[in-house]
Amino acid sequence: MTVSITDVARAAGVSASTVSRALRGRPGVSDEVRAQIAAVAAELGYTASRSASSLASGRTYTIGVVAPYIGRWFFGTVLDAAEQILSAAGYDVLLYNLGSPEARKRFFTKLPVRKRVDAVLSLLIPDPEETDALLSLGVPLATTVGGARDGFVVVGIDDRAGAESAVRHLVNLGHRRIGMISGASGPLHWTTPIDRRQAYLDVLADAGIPHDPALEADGGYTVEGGEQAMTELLAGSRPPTAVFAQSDEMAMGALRALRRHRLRVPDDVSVVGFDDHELAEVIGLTTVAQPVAGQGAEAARLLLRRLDEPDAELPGHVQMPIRLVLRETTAPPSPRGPQ
Amino acid sequence: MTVSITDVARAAGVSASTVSRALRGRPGVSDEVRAQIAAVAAELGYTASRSASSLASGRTYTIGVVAPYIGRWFFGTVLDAAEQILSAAGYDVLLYNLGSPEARKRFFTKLPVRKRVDAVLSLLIPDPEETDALLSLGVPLATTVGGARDGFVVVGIDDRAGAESAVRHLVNLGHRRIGMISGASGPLHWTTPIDRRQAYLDVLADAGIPHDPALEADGGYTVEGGEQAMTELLAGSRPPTAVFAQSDEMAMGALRALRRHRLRVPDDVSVVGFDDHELAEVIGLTTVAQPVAGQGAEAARLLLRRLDEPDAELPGHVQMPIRLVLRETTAPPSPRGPQ
DNA sequence: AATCTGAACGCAAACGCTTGCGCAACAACG
DNA sequence: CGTTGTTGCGCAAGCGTTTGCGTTCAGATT
Repeated sequence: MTVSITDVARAAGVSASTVSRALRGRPGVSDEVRAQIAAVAAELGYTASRSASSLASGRTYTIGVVAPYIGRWFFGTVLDAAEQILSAAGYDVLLYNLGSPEARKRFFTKLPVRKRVDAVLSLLIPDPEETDALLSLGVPLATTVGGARDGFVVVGIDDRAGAESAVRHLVNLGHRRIGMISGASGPLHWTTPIDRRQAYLDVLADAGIPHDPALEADGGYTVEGGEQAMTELLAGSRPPTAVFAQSDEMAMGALRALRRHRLRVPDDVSVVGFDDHELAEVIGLTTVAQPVAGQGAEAARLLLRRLDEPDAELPGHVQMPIRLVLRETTAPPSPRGPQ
Repeated sequence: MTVSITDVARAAGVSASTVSRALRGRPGVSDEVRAQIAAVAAELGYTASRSASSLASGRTYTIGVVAPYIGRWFFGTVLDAAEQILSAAGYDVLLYNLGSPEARKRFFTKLPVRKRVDAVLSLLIPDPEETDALLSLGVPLATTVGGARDGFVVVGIDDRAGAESAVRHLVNLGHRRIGMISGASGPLHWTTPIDRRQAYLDVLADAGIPHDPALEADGGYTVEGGEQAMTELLAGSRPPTAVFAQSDEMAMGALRALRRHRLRVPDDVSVVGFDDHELAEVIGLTTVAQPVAGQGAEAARLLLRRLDEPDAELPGHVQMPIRLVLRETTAPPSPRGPQ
């Protein structure tokens, strides 16, 4: 059988309570006894049962992370970084992958994290009901996606500023027919596509360029969607000479579509993305870099602080820096235009 | 406060044991009482405390997944698929990200999964000591990487056959100077690079092509490594006309190096990868496809079966199908050769 | 010398569930 | 009508910790 705390207590000639206090660094144990107990515990290979300890103490030392598709680069990277911080602090990570509607529904109705986690990091945008469910857990909450929400500490970026720098870059290069591939069909309450679009409109207006709805297409934040969207844009009567894709994945899809149409990048069409995907550099994609791993780490750190000192005043909203990374997919428009 | 099983019992006018049996579908409860209890539980929003239930029953309904870098596509995809299967079966997933040596050491010495999980899925190659640590947990183990190991159910692919098909494809196209970018510097006990290299040697021998050590380079299974390796190969006196990269990520690095050298793919140099990375299609990379998500799902399923019927005879080793996917990075050698 | 003080430790009661066992009540049997 | 099974349910003993409180005892204080 596995060794329990009473085994250690017996072997060390003390009571179980003393073992518990000694091993967790609680006061009320003399240094020599503490050392003795530590030695015995190590020799016996004792590890406290988490179930028992969290049942007794109410603390679980576990943090739940809910995410859509962890397979996608963005979420995987955030998760990766968050996990490192959390596990270094002695917390375990319970992962819930809510890609499918069924999984999502199951999670929010059964709420398996109830009484199982000390905090939750959400990488998805909960609708109002789901938000209530999370709040009902009564534990600290954090998110790295979407805008401010009550009860959550959210770490994110300035989507407006990021999109502005991307579009302005195209304008400065001399482009005037600038298309956008967005992700309008995402979940509600997700402000990112809206903010980025607004920045796009603002920059155009600022440059005195009239807005042409035919230059907007929905790419659904996927590679395939980006490819379709670009194809749509190219089918128009006056296709764009430059495109701002709201994510690198959509930008990659756009690049693929352009290649299929035998258009050269950036000679015929410029493309700028958003995210700085790990492969953006490989492809040479000009993009707006955001610290994805940094956001996961920061969110994790904020949760930990909140657990350590529950009533400390913490910022409810943290903005991480962004920057435009110039690579090889943007250039001044060709004098002849595309086609 | 949160509602406990006794609250439900009181509200339903029965004992706690009956509630427990009713809610978990155990026999010994009449249908009407069971329905009554279910209704009351639903109304009160009751969810059993996992800590308490696993303390009492010994079952945790939790499965540990250990992985290096979940940020990388391969691991993220396997994890994603495995999580879906497991959570659909009512299991939670505890994630351990063991990318850094410290995290890895911490995990295997403290072994935080002890008494916390019913099974472990390992996406990394444990060394002998680590293997012992895992075995000492006394729970079913599975892995999707590396070759057969005692005590593990391993689901994988036929690395030899996969690499053979890739190299043979290049030979059939007429190439005779075929390079390889491998990952020799990986962890010990990892047979994949060895198997794939052996296949490379076999096919060359079979085709009567002498082996030239100058055509092999180490890419460490990363994009950057692949780029460096390709650069090395191009620096040789007689560079290859085709390259087999042991992973798509290395192949992408190689493509980048080739672009930097102003060499065209596939006109000047052909490249074939391994994995069928999600972006391989976007890039048009010819590669050996393996069912990555499929392997994660299959491993999860096998673990579940083992938990359901502990002494059923299960296959210790499952081979998943592979296939060569022809895209746009391979072609017959140019009559003039590269440079 | 009598009293007071901490520090160090043990006792025992939770924490919320599971499960073996016992005990009714009732049906079916000879 | 007594006996033997079944079925449905409650009792109570755990599961392995944590923690408030009580006890002991050495040393400091009157």
